Amino acid sequence: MTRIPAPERRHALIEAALRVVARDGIAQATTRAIVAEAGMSLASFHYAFESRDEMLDELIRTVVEREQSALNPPMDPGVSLRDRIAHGLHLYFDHLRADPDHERVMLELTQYALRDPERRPLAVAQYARYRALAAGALERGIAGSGSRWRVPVEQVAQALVAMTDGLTMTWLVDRDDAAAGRFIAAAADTIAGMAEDA
Amino acid sequence: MTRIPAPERRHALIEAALRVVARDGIAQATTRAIVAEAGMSLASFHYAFESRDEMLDELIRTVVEREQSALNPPMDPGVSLRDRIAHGLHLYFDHLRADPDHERVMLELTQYALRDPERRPLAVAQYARYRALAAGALERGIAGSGSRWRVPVEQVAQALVAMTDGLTMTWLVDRDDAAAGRFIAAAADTIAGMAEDA
DNA sequence: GTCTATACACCGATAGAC
DNA sequence: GTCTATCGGTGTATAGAC
Repeated sequence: MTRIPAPERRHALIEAALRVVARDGIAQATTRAIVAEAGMSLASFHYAFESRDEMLDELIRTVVEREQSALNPPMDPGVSLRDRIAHGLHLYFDHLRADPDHERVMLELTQYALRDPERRPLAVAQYARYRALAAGALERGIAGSGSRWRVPVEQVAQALVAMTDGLTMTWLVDRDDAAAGRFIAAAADTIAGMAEDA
Repeated sequence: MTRIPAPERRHALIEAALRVVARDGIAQATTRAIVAEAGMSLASFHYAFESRDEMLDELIRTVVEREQSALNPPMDPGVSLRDRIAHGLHLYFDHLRADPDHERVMLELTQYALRDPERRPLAVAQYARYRALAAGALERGIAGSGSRWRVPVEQVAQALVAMTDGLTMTWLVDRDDAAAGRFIAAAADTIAGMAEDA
């Protein structure tokens, strides 16, 4: 049909693949399903990508780069650090509830990358990105609060990522909003406890 | 060859499937791979099981039933509740480090069950089992400590499961023992904070 | 560059001999 | 009951016309 440059085709296929993975899971994200979603022929896929594996690697890199912090704490000086953190976690939880598939997909991609030693670096990069986003939120949250972190913010971020992971997994299974709320309160206490008066 | 009763065959196939899943992931746990692992013919599979799906459901039920609590807190009266919890979490962490594949498989089975609405109850049952094991450990841990839970132990257990999930996920990705140790300390503080003097 | 058509491997499941 | 052989379907990837 129309002549489309390879980079655009790659992009369109990645977007289509992302929709298929979100809807049906990685296992169902076959080359056929993806080109059908993108409205292309099967041969176009292998013109744009060497293989399905190469496309999946690029898909993971894309979603990891695109990942935005969903926990943006308020910076109102009248709000305590603990409440800022709790608020940030509630924002993340709202995002999780609004789009559970997104986090389910991120978890599935992590696990997919984790299984193959050659792909492990993709999962590691994904979590490095999470830590960086969490560290940014924590630094914004503590600014002007009259406190400072007792340990490097990267370590606090590491704990925060583990907390959000636990929150995500358990809520995705049980869909227990009350339990999630209790866990957020406890997690906020714990994270805030890693700071001291400046 | 030899005549083997159906229940035994089912059991042997489940064990073989478990090995294949641990080694290669669910996607690679094909009927052919499983019977090869079990040293049977392909037809034997469908004599023992209606379908691959039925076998996977039974496999999940089996591993969930088999799941044992890896966090057994010490009951020495000289140890504080907080330290009992920390010790229990360290025991779990030792188990995780000794056999990472086991927890990776449990995570993969959870996610597999989570994707299909018909299989969701299997994931829910899995986490109910985790909660029950955690609640048992928490009740043993608090006995004779001079404290009592401020909220129902089931709620404490729910938070503990989320904490161990976060610990598991982040450690499986980063393999950062120091970060895990810090997280265990913080988690123990948080959980112990859910108790009060009796 | 883009398509249709197809090669080839492997999947779950079953038929039918023994 | 247990096997070998095979069916029908789907997967990734490619050949070759246009």
